Amino acid sequence: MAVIQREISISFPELLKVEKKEQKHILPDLEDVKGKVVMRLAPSPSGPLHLGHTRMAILNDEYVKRYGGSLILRIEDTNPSNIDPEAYRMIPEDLEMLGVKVHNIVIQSSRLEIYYNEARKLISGSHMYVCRCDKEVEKKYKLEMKACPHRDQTAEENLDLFQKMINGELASGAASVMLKTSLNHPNPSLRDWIAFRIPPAEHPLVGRKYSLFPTMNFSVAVDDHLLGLTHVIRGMDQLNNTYRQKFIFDYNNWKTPFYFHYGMISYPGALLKTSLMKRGIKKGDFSGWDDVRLLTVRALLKRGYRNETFRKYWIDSGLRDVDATFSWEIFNSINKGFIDSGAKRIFFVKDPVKITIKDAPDIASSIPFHPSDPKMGSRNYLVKKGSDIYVTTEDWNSIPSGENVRLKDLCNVTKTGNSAKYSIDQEPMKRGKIIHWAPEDSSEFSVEKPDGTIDKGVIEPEGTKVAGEVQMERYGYVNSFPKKGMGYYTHR
RNA sequence: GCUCCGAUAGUGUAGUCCGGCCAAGCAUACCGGCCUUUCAAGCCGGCGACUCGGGUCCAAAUCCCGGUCGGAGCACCA
Repeated sequence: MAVIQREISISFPELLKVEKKEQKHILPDLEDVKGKVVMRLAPSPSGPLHLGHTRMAILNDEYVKRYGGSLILRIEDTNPSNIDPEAYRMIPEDLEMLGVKVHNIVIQSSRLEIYYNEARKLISGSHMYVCRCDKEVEKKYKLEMKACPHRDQTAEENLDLFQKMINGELASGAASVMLKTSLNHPNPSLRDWIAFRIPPAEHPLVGRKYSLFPTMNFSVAVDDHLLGLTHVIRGMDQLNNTYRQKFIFDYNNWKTPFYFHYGMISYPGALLKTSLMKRGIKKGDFSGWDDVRLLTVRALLKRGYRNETFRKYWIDSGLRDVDATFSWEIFNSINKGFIDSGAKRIFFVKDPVKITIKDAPDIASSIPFHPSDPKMGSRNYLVKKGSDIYVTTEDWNSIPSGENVRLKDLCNVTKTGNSAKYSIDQEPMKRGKIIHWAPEDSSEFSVEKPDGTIDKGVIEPEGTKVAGEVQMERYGYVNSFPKKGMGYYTHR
């Protein structure tokens, strides 16, 4: 059989081609699509977007692009204690850099009157009541499946108290608005949940004008309806919230959007808590939101990840309800696929050691910028007789004295003690070690790595003219900023 | 503890709804080879998986029950 195949491939190579079908991952169709879709991204403005957010952003964007319709960025800022005013600016920036097309931006703190009105309707319909119990007492009632004394207040009493809350006549914690569900619901977190409360902190956008804020479950339900959401895809962690929000849809006879909850992704060892990143920045552990040790979108892009990489990674991962682990291995490999063909090859000599090549003539060296793309040209050097070159300490120390080694695209040398001797034999070495080098007039260069360390060394002169994503040969891919004499390590 | 999800190779996934074409596809990693003056890319080949136990059925990764393991949530965060 093998013989026959070989014969076929010689005479009819195209016959064998058919067998291999490249399988590309495609997101499953959304259920219940009638015409265009309306979907949303709903981050809270506690900081810029990070790796964990990119999934929801890209998945929603993909579906809106597939079916047509609109993608709403809804900034969920109903908890004044957890807001970074800068986030209102950073989040749209991040989305744009990711290639996510947002059609409409909605800020919840500008819609408080809308929530109040919807609340009045539900209070009038006896679906909500103002509770003045202490937090702990209230909790106890629920665990015991009992009604608190305020649950039976009349709608008029509740409306009156609600207005007092709006007017700022009640202090934080003095009262809250509860949505009636079912006191004996088996899932305790679905029993009468909080719809409004008076937070202790002042809201950075609306300031003193408002002191009563809905909880996310209330504002999300109202907005999902009012904004005409057709499909909501979000993490499994939101499942209980979906059940909670369902009560509001039911009381109002609203049609619910189509929900899908995807499995949770775990990011082993990753710092993805915005609050912790923020604390680190404040303390000075990180230089800012784009510190390369952080996994924010801006830091990752600065390191040299392409926005296409995020997209392909999340599409490949699919939309499933299973939990999964984020794989840097795959993520980096995808990114390499995007950057390699355009990345010029550059010699970066880390921890350089200067050596003289004894007995060498003037040597002209021409090195292609890309081994498989001659159109990218080459860099040319003349290493004059008697001048020095740099190689990495690691390479140099790994070569035993007396050993021949190839300086890539320059010449063969023999290590003799602490110096190198121009080899008699300059034929291409098939088996030997090939190392990279940099000429004497190279510049200092350093590479910042995501683990916080910095590799210092020298970069070949032509390397100082190439900005952006390059491949430092035998080192790794680097997003280079030669004017600053440094770059950020992307990955191997 | 309670409520709710889930379980395919080292990793990420396809297939599971509507049982047979799945002695399980793809990617990545790894191993071997080709190419190559990079330990890159590319090409070829290889390794490697249906959580366990029972049931239904001519037939189960796919349906049912149970165990185990893992995950999410648990009430004024979103």
